[in-house]
Amino acid sequence: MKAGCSIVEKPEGGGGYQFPDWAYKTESSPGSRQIQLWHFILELLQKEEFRHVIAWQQGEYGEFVIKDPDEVARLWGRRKCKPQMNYDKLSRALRYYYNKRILHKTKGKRFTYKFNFNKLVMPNYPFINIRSSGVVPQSAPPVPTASSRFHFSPLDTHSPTGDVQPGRFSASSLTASGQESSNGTDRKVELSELEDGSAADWRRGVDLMSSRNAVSGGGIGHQKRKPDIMLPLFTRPGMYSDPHSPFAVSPIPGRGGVLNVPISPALSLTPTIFSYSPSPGLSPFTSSSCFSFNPEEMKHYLHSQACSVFNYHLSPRTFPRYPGLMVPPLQCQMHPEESTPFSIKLQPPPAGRKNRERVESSEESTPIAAPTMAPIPPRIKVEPTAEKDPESLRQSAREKEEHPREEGTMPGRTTEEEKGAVFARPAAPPTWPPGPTGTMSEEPLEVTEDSEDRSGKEPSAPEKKEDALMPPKLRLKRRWNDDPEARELSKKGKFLWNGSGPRGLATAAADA
DNA sequence: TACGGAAGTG
DNA sequence: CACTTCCGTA
Repeated sequence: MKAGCSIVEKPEGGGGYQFPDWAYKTESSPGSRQIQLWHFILELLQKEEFRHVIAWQQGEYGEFVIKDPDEVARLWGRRKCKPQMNYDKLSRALRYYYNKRILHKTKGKRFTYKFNFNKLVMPNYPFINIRSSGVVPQSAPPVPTASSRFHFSPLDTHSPTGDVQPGRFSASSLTASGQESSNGTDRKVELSELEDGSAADWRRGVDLMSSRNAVSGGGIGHQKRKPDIMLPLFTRPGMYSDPHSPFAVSPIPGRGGVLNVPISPALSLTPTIFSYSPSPGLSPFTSSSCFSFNPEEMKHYLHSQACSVFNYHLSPRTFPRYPGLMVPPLQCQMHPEESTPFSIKLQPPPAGRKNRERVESSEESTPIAAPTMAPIPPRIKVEPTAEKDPESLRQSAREKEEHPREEGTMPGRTTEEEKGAVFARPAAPPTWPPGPTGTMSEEPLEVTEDSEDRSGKEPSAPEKKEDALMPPKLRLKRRWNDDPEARELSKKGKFLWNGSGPRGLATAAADA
């Protein structure tokens, strides 16, 4: 009876779509992995419903604050069917991310962590990030990062929906900084991290993709050497909006699809990484549905990226494998926390550590009694915070719908604005969104606090040299905290590889 | 409050 | 592999 935690439910209201099992497992996942914590966090972050619990901190890109640790832990516990979850444990998990470089802690600020979006996103969506703020409901980190190389290869044709094409472009031609030649790039791949296995992983992932691509589209041609990263873009013909996708890509037509793989629980796998948009909001890119990349823009991107990259050193490891990028149109609206389409495995009681006897809370076995949550029937997931589960879904959906306009408005045009925002400099974006359209209603409520990002930290520049290379094993150890630590470490001469695999960044940076 | 080792789980 | 659980330390 693991059924204890059956959260599973399909969105009834929505029409309950359930994703096929395969949807939940990505290629690389052996079994089926469940949602990962960081995915979950992102999901929460991108939902306004959870604003009080966790929210982006506006000052820093990717930085978020857990306003209610207990609640977050609870939500996480629910999601994982670990009633015993608490912030202490959750935070331990987050700490593990330090080494993986998915996250790092913002020192000095309580409950504040920062995503290493560069890592996450960049590679995936290079230029897409262009605009980050467009409409983000919550506050989205402006994710400056763009990556160096963009090569979108033909995504697989196999896209379920049969869509297809729109998405493919290879930016290689663009070569933003000009240095990016594709082939040269390969090596870049090897660059720094290759040494350690992580790179390998990363590569592998890429390879996978490429092979896929190759097969289908044969985009690049090198199946093995994949020139760069190719993202499969799946675009849907036009309507693909993922109502449920957290990051909502918004119904924007077109290409939004690319990155939008819904981060939904379904994909929660690592791959999700690229799936979701860095900016929490709905869809940063969305707006840029049609991104026109001009060399110049690219340049900008790179530039900005570079900056950000410095700040966050990305590492390939983060994007492990590209999973199911080709996820079919999953449409299911689920909440981050509750609706877990995938099979949730209920974990047995505290079997964990040799039954130390955590008798204290027997809830585990009996989920029914909502411990803290209280009146929430396990199955129904109505969270206090998210009181409106279903609604929230709708809400988001709604929002997306609403917003789309904004985005739509600026297909190419707003680019400028976007850039502005993004390029604005990572330092401190007070309120971002000047908003291209400004239609959004997102009000920076809590911003007050958030905006406090007084710390103008962005040591970045200097660090680049450090990137040279680091000993293989250090990699795990190395935590690249932004500043202080990083510096310390760096002093020691430890790590430093270039940011995202593509050394483009470095170069770009250098350029800059 | 945060960190990270160690053991354990699925 | 990605946590979960505990715990000692700071």
